[in-house]
Amino acid sequence: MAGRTGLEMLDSFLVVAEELNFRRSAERLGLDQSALSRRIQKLEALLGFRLLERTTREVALTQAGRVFYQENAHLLTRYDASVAAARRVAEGKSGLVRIGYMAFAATELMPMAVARFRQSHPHIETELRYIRTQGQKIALANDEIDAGYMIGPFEHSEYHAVTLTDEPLYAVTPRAHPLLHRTAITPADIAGQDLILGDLREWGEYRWRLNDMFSAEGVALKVRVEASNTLALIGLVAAGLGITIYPESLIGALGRNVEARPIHHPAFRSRTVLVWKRTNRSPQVRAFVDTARSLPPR
Amino acid sequence: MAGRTGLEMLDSFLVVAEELNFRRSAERLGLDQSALSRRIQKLEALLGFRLLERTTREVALTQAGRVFYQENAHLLTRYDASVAAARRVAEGKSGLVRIGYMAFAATELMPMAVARFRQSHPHIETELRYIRTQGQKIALANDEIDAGYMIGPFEHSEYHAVTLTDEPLYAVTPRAHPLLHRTAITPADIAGQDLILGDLREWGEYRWRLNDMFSAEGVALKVRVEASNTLALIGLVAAGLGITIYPESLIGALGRNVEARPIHHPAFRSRTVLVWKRTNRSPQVRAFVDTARSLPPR
DNA sequence: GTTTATTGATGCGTGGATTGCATCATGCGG
DNA sequence: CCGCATGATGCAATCCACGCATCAATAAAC
Repeated sequence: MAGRTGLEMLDSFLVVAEELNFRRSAERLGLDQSALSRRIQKLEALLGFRLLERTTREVALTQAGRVFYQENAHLLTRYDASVAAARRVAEGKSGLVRIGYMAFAATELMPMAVARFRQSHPHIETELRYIRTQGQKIALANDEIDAGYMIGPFEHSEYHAVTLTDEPLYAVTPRAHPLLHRTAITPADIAGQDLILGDLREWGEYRWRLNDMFSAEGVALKVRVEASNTLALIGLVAAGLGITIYPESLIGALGRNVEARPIHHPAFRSRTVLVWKRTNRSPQVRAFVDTARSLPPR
Repeated sequence: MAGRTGLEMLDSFLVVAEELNFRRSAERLGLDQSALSRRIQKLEALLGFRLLERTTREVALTQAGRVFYQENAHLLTRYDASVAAARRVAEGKSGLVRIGYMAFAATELMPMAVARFRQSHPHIETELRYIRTQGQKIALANDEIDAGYMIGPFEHSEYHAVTLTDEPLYAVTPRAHPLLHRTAITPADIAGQDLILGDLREWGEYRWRLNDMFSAEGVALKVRVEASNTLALIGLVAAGLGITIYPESLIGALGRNVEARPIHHPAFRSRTVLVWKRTNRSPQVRAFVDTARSLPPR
């Protein structure tokens, strides 16, 4: 066991305490009898009390030696076990991946990746934390999560980022809404509509992105209601108070009280990127990222 | 803490894992930053995987490093505790004294010594084992007991032995026995009496001694009954089946159904000696022996 | 943008520590 | 009384861990 270097003195004593014979112990330890003799002497000098009574014919433990042996007999075993555990982690055979995700990844992207990952890497634990895009950046910086699903694009020299989806936005309306009659919805069509959006606290990044897109098209948003809860928001739409805008991957999860139509415009899309620190070279994270990016696009 | 020499590498890593800064850690460890840097490098090389991610501005634990730290964080604490425990034993401030005793020491000698010893050395445990004289010699040789009360005399170059008592033997009779009328009992008076003695297995050494004493006086013993139990033996005496012979210290514990008279003869005495190995230099044993021999003679 | 300070890593020379070999003193078994 | 085993020790060679000085990289200060 090469890994226990630094613990030779203790190891030596434990061996001698078992063998009660310096020569045999020295052989077992792979060194000269004299060296072993001096190691024990040094250990005793260091401790300040004798561990062994030696005569030329016999070696016996002192009472203190007995206590010292009993207390530390399993220390090396425990240490070796800790080395083995750490090595498994280092080799990616076990460990923990902490994943942050925001709402748009919650329905398909993250669950599918996690499901497949847990199947292909059953020894690696996954920890999921719902955090919005901005929070994930902080969490990543603080090493509170290992990887995060966030709204893209994201570029930073200290981070890796892969784009997992680039999906169209949909207008979500009550059933039988006038917009549904159009063959194609454009950003301009939204201009006249009452909007129901999440508030800034809840939507954060997404809300800013929407503002940017529409103002780039010269469209002013008419926000009728703000909600801080997704279910409530959908309920408000279904009740006819207005329409909202969601990316494609959420549409399937909306229920039957609302309808949805894609907005045809190259800029009106939402990217989801998976981000992790460049310095985080752990094979667990690498494996998770590989799994996540290899999922078939919808 | 000087006692943890030999564990510097582990200690160093634990400190760095807490400080996440080599210079501060080096200062805390009392060595140069470069030395610390190399220690960690060596530890990593030894383990075969990295424990820390370093940039010139920042140090972070790898996942394996986190595991390694958690597993070993308390290792040094435990080790230090074991050193302290062993040191207490080495200094005689705690520990265990295992004491063997035979019947003649069971009534006064051993209990008084143990009582006083436990009072004066409350941190030292005492373990009592009833073993007859011959068995104690074996137990001492095998380090199964630390000291033994046995029938003396005892002389051996590898052992210390102190004589604690040299007491007269008593003839123990039923109440109103003819012997009680004599002013002084001699060995010859026993000759005509029916005797009740312990069997060889139970009395062992004592039985041989009695045989020796009487045959030296030319007296043949007339053993009427053998018993293997002290209470039964006294019962048999009380019932009038014969008399027995006990040393003085047992007389007080005999009860009211029997009487006792000393045998007046210089050879008819019983010594009790306390014996321990010369190689056993533990301060606990030394302290117990000192207590035992300093008790006031009865 | 330039400077300054701080980070961890590294080249190097020194001194103490550790090693193996040979040998010693001691005690057991024949 | 003589081997044979034990653990301890003298000694020389070697190793290796240390501190000093310095480097490259980078963050902070101006």
